Amino acid sequence: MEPTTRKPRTQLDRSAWTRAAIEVLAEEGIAGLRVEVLAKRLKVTKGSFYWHFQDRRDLLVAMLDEWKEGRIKDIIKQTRAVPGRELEQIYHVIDVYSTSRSRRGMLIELAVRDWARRDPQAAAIVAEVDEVRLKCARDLFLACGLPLEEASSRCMLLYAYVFGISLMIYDKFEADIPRLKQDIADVIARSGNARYALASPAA
Amino acid sequence: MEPTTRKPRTQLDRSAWTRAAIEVLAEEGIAGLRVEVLAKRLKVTKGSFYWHFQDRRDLLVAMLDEWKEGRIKDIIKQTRAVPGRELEQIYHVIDVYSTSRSRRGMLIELAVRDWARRDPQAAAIVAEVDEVRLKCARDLFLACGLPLEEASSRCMLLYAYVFGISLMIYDKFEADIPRLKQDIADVIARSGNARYALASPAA
DNA sequence: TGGCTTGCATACGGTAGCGTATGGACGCCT
DNA sequence: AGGCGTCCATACGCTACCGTATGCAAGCCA
Repeated sequence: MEPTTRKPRTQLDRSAWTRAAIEVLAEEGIAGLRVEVLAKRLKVTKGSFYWHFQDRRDLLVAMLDEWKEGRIKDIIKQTRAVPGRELEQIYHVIDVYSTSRSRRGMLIELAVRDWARRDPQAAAIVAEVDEVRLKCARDLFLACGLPLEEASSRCMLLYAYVFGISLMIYDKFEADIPRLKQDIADVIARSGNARYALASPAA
Repeated sequence: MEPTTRKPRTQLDRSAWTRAAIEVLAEEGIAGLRVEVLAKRLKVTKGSFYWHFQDRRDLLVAMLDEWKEGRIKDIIKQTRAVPGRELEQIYHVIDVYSTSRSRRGMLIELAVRDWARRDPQAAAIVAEVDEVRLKCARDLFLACGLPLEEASSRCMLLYAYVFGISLMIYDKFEADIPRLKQDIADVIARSGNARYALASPAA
């Protein structure tokens, strides 16, 4: 029968390496990603690695490409709203990113961003992803009736919040985290058309 | 005259090492902090290092202690408001942390938080700092007249935002960043007493 | 069935880094 | 002057990696 399915004893391709590498990235950070360790995790030796990849850098670039593609697909998916229900979609996006359900994805996200702080190539990828993300989210706010500038502010706040919250350790501060997150989601998502109750001192 | 000021030729104490180490931490991350490299930067050899410190871990703990102390002092200072002008102080806090003026401090902050994701001891320090920070900021919101729960949400959003924004790369998205940041500060700081113009779908 | 390609193993040289051992310069004290 | 403590240099063994070279098995192919 299918010869391709019967001999996957040691079937490793670039994609398998790349996916495993992203897994390690989430756990150890980019500095902890070593090819010999990665090989051990895949139960092969680095002889295999250097057959599939030029060098370590080659793997890193492949990881960035894979991450970028996956993220952009996910953004498109998460921000596609039923017309008229864009506000719901905004709440959905906040929820998806800020809850611990997608802890793994967030760990990758944080590791990539940490990586990007010291690697221009990674930074370029993050910049691309951020641009797509912000634009997609802004479109949702625009569809809710917000003016362009306010929509820009809101989507920026949205993403800064979801990334930032995942950096904090707040167990000891507040018991009712779901309530707190719901409140914050309301602050971010609700229309800013209601003028400020307290004026900004800078105004 | 003072004999202590005339022979600082090679005067290195733990504090000097620790401060230099935090500098490297900001640049390279915790994984890039190597004692031999650090020694080279201080123009000595690691013989000196191992005189002042038991081992690398000893330095790391000292760094955490120093960072924690500095942060807590800074928090107290930044959140101490003239009575009646607490809202102003909130804007000040947002401004101090979210602008590029304190880029160095933020790089350290991010490096420590990245570190904390894989080191329980670092995580414990971050938890302590976060708790103090959140409580101090909450007090400002409380003084502005917000109820406890809303004050909690707001201060959490505030810090999540300032950390999150420093992770993003948004040059290509928006030209007028100051305007955007001002808008966001308004969203975070303004009172939530005005009820939502758009209702939450979860309500 | 012998040769070719694929995919990995093994072995090797080289560097970077940790921690230790030991020596030595320099100031201070008596 | 001699002894002692402080602070650092030097030298060493060890491990973890990176990247390369080469060996080797197993499938495909004529």
